[in-house]
Amino acid sequence: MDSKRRKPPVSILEIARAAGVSPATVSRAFNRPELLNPATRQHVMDVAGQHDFRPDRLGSSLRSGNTRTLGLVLPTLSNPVFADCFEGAEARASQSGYSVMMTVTHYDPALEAAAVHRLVGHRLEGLILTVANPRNSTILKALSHRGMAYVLAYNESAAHTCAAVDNRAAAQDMVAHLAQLGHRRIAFLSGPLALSDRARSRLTGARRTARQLTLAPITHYEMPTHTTADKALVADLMRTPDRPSALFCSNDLLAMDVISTLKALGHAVPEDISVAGFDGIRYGACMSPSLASIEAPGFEIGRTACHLLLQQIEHGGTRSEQVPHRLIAGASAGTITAGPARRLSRKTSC
Amino acid sequence: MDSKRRKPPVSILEIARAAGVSPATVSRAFNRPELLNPATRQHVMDVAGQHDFRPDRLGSSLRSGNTRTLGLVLPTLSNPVFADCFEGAEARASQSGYSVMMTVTHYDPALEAAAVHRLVGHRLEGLILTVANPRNSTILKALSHRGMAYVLAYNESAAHTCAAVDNRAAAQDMVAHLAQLGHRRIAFLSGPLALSDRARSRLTGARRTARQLTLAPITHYEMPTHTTADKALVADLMRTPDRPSALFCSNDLLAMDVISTLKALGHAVPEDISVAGFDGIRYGACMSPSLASIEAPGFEIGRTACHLLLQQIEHGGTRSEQVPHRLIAGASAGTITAGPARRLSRKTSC
DNA sequence: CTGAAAGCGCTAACAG
DNA sequence: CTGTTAGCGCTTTCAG
Repeated sequence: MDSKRRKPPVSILEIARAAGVSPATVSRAFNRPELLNPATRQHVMDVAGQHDFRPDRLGSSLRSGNTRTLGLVLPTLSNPVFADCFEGAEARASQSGYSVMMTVTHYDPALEAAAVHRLVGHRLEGLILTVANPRNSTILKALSHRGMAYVLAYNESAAHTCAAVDNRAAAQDMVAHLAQLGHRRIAFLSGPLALSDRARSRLTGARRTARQLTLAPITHYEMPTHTTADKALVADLMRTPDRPSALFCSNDLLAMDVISTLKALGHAVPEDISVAGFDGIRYGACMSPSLASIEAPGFEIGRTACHLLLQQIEHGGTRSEQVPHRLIAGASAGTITAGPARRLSRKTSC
Repeated sequence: MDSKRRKPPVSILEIARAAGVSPATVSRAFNRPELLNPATRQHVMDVAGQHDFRPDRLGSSLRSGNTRTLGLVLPTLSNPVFADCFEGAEARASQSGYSVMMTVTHYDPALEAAAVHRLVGHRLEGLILTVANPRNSTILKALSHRGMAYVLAYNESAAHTCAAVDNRAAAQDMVAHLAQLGHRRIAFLSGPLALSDRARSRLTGARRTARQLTLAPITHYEMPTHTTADKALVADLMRTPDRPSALFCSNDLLAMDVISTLKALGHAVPEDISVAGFDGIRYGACMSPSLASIEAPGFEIGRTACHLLLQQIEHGGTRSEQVPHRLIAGASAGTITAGPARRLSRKTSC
């Protein structure tokens, strides 16, 4: 039911002819209206309107050198935290007239590289990315070698511009919280550390805090994937003699799956064991028990990353910015002594 | 810490010069390698590799007319169903070498129009969109007038190419399920119908089924927004003399908020009243009670929409495709007589 | 199989 | 304030 097949696109020359002016004048009517006699400008715009003409960014980009397009490279949108990140970035981008091209990498460094190359081919003006590991990243090296502006989101690195929460401090807050609930044996669960510097930082922060508070050293359990629990590993963990009384998971999706796995194994949360996550996704509030977590505000991180990127593009600064996190004391982390924790507040009720 | 500022981008001419061939040959090495003497091709590719050269899509697009870019216009990524839709579409797009530009509209027709105009300026080859209302949509009219390929995702319309579930049939399945549980008074809750043809179709299907099964006529409660419950409205509803025993919500996010609101008002779900959603988001399984819903597979819808779009671009067909839905019998919809429903299966355990 | 030449749609210099 | 000219980087006839 396509009424017209391949409409002949109207170009700036036809508008110029129809309006009886030069193509440059038409261009100026759209891009530097202040340079034109108001009457001329109005006339050109009228003619353009009649022809439903809007300047083609392709020609414009090629000639002027700016595509008004940003790239966004994220691990996955299945994790709400990254979906929020997109929304934040896009909100800021569109505010400055930029469009955004997005792609996901599923935490795969090979896909990361391919994705970046594909996007860069479109001559983006800048890139926001969350990479597996910013240290020695060949992608980032290639980008800065090409002089391409970029900002990391979620990743923390002194060597690059980034917008992120302080993962170590956040993990510290969670461990301190667990300690306050009476926990002295805490385990840290995550996906492959090599594929997530966030998980690594959180583990570091957690371990340091455990030392400072003279808790038992934190053991680390590495799952094969970032967001699903390995049932055998969890079962093993629960069988160890001095088993932990609290499991700190490197993200909420993993925490949710860990809780589900524990239940399937016949353990009650938080009565038998406490579980905490990281990210503060809104669905955590709807679970029962509600999920204890650290809120790492995705929208804010995306917005900030985009803001820093645009600043860098327009004014050339390369300042990083830290986004504040917040402890969410959910019911999945209970006191070590008694059963379910006292009712604890969450932002979203559910 | 930017090592190089504005790197002079290497162009096809420099590669041609360096390789001692014409620019046309370099172009062919990348785009029609089969036309070249293997030795020539290899030599060109070697030189290109040394210079880290990749053809600029901008020049290429302008000359050849194809940008290898698709647009995706969705209401919001906060709803996981749309996040999945992106993933499905992008997976299919990248498989054919296409990049995707995405933007969200927050269910606002004005933003929809602006978003489409901005994207179209980039000369996308096609567009996947979920609009408020495909009937009399000026945007869709403009697109087809321009001869721009597009496919609707989630929207159902005989007048346009679309990839969607059969919303009426799906609503029918849910109402039949509720009837089977003993419910005879069902209410339908949604956001503004004018801003969602899906909600409208679901209501239509629900009403028709209620008639067919000789249930009480379905009353409709319209909330001010799509995904949050209006507390006063819910309270009113619960005070009506012949109040419904089941609430069918037009999407899962709304259902979750309705359940939360009911709990806040002191009503137990499903003991006092049953609640069902629509979309089948994975978090529904993690709630307690687990959320009864209709699975409308976002990834599949996105993938299908993109597939149809690429077909249309490459071969010119305009076939629509229906994506199968599936009833999820969650615990939030219980039998009318007894308390909590018997244990019901869900795909994802949580 | 390869090269020369033209031009996609637009805008930046430079004149006037 | 407006027009003329040139050319962004690439691909595509058309010749050889």
